Amino acid sequence: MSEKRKQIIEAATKSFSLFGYKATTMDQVAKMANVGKGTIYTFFKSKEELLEEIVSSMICEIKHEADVAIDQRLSFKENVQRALQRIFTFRKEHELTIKLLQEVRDIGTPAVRDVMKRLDREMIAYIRGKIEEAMTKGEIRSCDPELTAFLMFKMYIALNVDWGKEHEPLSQQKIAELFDLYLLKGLSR
Amino acid sequence: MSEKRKQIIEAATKSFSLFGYKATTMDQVAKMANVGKGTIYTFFKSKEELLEEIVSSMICEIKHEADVAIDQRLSFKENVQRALQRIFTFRKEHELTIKLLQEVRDIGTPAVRDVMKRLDREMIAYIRGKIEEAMTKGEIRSCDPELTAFLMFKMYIALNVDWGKEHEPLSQQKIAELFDLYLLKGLSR
DNA sequence: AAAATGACTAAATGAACAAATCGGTCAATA
DNA sequence: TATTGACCGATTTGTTCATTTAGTCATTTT
Repeated sequence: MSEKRKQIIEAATKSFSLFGYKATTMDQVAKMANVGKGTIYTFFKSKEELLEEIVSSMICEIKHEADVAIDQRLSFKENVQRALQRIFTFRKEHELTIKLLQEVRDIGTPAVRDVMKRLDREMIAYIRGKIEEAMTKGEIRSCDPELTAFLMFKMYIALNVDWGKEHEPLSQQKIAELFDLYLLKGLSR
Repeated sequence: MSEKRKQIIEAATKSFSLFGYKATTMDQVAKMANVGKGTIYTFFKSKEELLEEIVSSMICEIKHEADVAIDQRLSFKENVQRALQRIFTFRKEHELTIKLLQEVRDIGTPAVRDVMKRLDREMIAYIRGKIEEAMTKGEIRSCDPELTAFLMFKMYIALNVDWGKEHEPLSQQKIAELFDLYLLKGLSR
């Protein structure tokens, strides 16, 4: 990949993380990347596409981290938990996701809202894949994989994000226990 | 209770339902209630308190409807489902809740946001009560009642509201099945 | 010739100001 | 005593206009 392209992505990522999408100007990105503004438009057709590409590679990164956390020798239950934990740890610790989620909450920038929705959808699709695998292997009883993945994801948001808004946040240990107690018990054979 | 007070509450409820909280003026309420504006302030110290009182009685109404749906001869599982179903049917069908939830989404009026948060908290508290009852009776295994009620509520929102945003909405029948399969299995003895 | 650039444009944003509206009060009224 | 609506300060809304910004393209650099 072109060196300039890399510089642009790096600069934009830094600026989006620091100031958010709306507050980042293309002039700013050009200056940080040490390129002319026109150059950006030879690689990306708009500011929005620049964001989309950055989030796309972030999605790949998250999936990769989740994949690494999975150990084929462990059970489906163990692995789905490990994957979800990685996904949500990423969300909570990466500057870019933190800033973008904040921007959706506070300003509701449509481009950012859309891209974060896609992130959620892709995470659910990822989990669905793991569920389908486990179903094929007969590790779990038959179920609607999309619906199950959706519920797992929503439950993780509830435990990781929503609960903490009005109570003492839960430890990862506790979240794992609860997830197992409430959701996975229903799937076991 | 004073006749005028009733008229005011009735008028405000109608106007909030029709136009939302923000778009309702106190002059409007006074006119609809056939009272002078000053009269409103002999019963309610502010517009916000008027909303709060209306929502408070709505909360009572919802709890009552849920109570009516409960049948002591049935199991905890049956009853908690019936109660939750009533709570969410109310949310989906009552003009006032529809309008206020819409207003929070679209405008984010702080007073409305606060009052709807309280509604959620009170519904969770209600469910917690039922869980504590069932635990005392030994109908379900021991668990953190607040956390369990919170998860039940979040799961019902996920199934009733969130799923429908990107998929074909689920029937009440299907929701009941899923709730049983995923959440209640973990609580049974 | 191909790649890179930054001055340029049209559209969007927001600062600043005026006008209208609204929540809440209280002296007058019934 | 209970009720009222004219009134007030604060907030919101509408408007104008200068600035900023995303995106283009003629020119320059390599």
